[in-house]
Amino acid sequence: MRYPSEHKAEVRQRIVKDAALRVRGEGLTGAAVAAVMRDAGLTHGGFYKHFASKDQLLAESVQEAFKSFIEKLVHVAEQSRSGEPWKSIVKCFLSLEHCDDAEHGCPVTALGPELARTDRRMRAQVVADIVSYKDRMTPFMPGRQASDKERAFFAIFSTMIGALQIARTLPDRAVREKVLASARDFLLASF
Amino acid sequence: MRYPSEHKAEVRQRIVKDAALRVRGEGLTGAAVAAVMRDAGLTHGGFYKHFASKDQLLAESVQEAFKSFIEKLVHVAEQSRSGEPWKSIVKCFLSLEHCDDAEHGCPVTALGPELARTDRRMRAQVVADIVSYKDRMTPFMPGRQASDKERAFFAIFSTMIGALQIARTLPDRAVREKVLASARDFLLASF
DNA sequence: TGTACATCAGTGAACGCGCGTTCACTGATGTAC
DNA sequence: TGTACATCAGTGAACGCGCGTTCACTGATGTAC
Repeated sequence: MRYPSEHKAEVRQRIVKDAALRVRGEGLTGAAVAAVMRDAGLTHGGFYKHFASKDQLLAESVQEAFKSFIEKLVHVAEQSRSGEPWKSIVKCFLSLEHCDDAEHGCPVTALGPELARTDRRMRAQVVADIVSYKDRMTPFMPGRQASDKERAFFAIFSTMIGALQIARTLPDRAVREKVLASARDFLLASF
Repeated sequence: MRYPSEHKAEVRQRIVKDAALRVRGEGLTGAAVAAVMRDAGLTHGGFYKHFASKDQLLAESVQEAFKSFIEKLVHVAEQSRSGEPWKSIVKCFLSLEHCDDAEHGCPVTALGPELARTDRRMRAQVVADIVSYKDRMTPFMPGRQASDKERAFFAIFSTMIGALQIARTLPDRAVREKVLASARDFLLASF
């Protein structure tokens, strides 16, 4: 069957977005070709009409995860009216909603050590994604000089990523909230 | 061939320790039965003379990773002469050596999100391991009351875990050290 | 205007590979007689 | 003391399964004549 000219690009984009969810929800091995294609309403055979390899999909889906989550945080920061946008970022990042919705959340939190173990090719891209994460967030960070803001970025995001990972491992809402609150109170009181 | 009576227990222990290294170095999927048995100088066929399943080995190896790393940090804290053992823990945790040696390092840092995705059985044990981690570290944390120390534990370890994961993803020594130093300076100045 | 052919996104069977798991077998040593 | 048998950690071939990848095929539409 012949499809309209933008059809292929749209399907490809849908596959990447589905994979970006799966990768965060279930880890890098969770985005199996057959599963992702099923998500997109297709069969696995057609996969190689869109991608040269599974690795290519993996790379693009991680990139997509960074892109969409960065945009979400930028939006949160820009909507902030307090004059301290970093506080809005902290509250959003350390919310129970983010804790319970890894699929749409921060890819570093969802994949952390798995990203560190990827091969050289993939890592180069991940490093670029992290740099872009940092560059987009730094303007919203507390501090006077750019170097202060950069240090604040690393300190604040390290704390948030670690806290969210611990919270996600723990079983019930109350304990999760305690961990998130510890990190939140700590950060909001520290700058 | 017949072996001395302690032989089997010793071999079993060696397998668990090898797996505890592999799991932290390569992730939960990295401790493949054949690979771990090869590490222990055996062939894969004998595995089930020691373990009921791969999952059992996985659970025991994660537990072993927690146990040995907790002991290492307790040792560091007890050797500390500053009267502020938490500072020794922070410096040790955020060192380049720990960054470059995930195999012998903190299992939460090495496995973070993978632990959060394990099934109920495994998670129950991981939660117990994390609680034991917290209970063993809390006495060394800054703060007057027990509740202060517990909050400090969550704040400090969240920051360290996140920072180390980010550092491990980045390519060269200088950038890694920058991230580690940001977190170290931040923590040491915050309590 | 109608017909034959080319195009190409998508299908589904098939293949190879790695991995967890099983199983018949080995062979050194302990035990029963 | 010597012989036959039981024990059991370890071996290595084999099996099933999931997964990435390949490939011959489909069939609707665009294009050439």
